Amino acid sequence: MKNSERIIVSRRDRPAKEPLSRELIVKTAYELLKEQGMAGMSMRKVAKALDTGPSSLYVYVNNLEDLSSYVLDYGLGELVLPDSGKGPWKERLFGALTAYFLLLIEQPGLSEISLSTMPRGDKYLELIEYLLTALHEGGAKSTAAAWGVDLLLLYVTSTAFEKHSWRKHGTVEMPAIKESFKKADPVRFPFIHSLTEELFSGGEVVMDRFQWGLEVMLQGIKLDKN
Amino acid sequence: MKNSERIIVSRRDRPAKEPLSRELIVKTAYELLKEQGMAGMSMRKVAKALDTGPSSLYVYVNNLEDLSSYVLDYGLGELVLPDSGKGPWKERLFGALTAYFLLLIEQPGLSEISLSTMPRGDKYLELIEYLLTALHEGGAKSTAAAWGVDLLLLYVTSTAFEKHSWRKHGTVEMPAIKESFKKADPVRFPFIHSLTEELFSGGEVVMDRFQWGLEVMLQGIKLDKN
DNA sequence: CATCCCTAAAGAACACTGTTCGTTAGTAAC
DNA sequence: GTTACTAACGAACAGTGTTCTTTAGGGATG
Repeated sequence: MKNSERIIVSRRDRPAKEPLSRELIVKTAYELLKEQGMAGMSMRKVAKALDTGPSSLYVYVNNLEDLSSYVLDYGLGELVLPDSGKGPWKERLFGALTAYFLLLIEQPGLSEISLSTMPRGDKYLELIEYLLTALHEGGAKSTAAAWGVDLLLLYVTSTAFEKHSWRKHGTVEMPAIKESFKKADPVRFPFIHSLTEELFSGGEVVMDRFQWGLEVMLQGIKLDKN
Repeated sequence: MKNSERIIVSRRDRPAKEPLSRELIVKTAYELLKEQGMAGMSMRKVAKALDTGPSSLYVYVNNLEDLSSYVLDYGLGELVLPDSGKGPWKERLFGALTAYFLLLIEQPGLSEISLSTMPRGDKYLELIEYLLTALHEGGAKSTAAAWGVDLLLLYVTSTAFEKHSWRKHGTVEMPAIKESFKKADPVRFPFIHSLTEELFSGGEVVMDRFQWGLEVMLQGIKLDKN
């Protein structure tokens, strides 16, 4: 019998410690994720935070990946989408994607999870529905809208992850890489040599470049004839 | 003093075992990566494959991430770009990106690395220069070309990673997720309900959907006026 | 009320992981 | 022949996810 199909209720509801539950575990995990990033959200650390052993968690959660996916759902709860039905469709589309992006940036652990796990919660469905609606209003139909939403979400997710990953192992290397681009042989790599500045620009004003990407994809999606 | 700035030559070049070197370590690691994926490329397993202890590797490599980045460079060596200067620019652009995509799909461990590490080798510079050239021929200029290349590469990398990540924890869940989409409340989620098929289509004929994405981005980039 | 059973919780162990530290031993230069 | 250097090694540290076994609390039964 699978965990997910059974309602588990702790019978011990008075003994000093708050009884375990998936809700409580997920909440605790998310707290740790916010404070210490992905490294802080290990089974053992979550268990310790709940003053118990790691094996106890496996009653409510199948494994770490399973827990991660619940945490992602939980984190998505903090996502607030612009009022649907109000304002131009494009503003709503951008607003939703930007809100999602900012959430992933704020809690960088989430970007890590979202890349390897598909959220299974209602909130994610809401987001997709919201985007589909906006795209539909914008004139995209069937396949273009569906694939377009996937494309846009992949863009948001991976951009957030990339940003996080660069931040992680130091802003130290960034200038070094840029330097190596600048020093690239102008004969073999003329474009790289002259476009180094552009390749690395937009790092300060993150949103500019992010929105440029959205704009690019949107135009492409809208032009699609499917 | 840093490892990377010093040429290390093993003095012991006759004793039964082939002397260690960064080259040899990277080659062995890549072999393991091909056979067993990312899980097979741990410091300890690479060391064991070389019949030595893990600490020995740290003479030639600063840490696992460092090794990973070398492995990525090494793997990129197998990338063959279409003859430059021949054929229409768009075909060359698509050819290069598709070749890169297929390489990442073939050796899925590489996609994992490429998302969190920026390759520092010449081969990567070649790829970027190649793409910049093609885009330039296609009419994109300065910022659009530079940012466009980044966008296209991010797309290739993250798509490959996503595909790999879905394959990893089973094709088991995929139909289940699709089912949950189909069963979504038609009142709250009308678009999801009617577009489920489209959202999950293109999974069999991977290349169709992949190329659709390229096309979308390309149109958007070309339309950009910068 | 006392017994039985189910199962959440806990403990301990397994098989790993990356990385660091102190030591050894082989080679090249003096 | 001695000294200096350093690649290679062994062992240990501090962690990881997961599983298996045991314990003990509470609901249902007799």
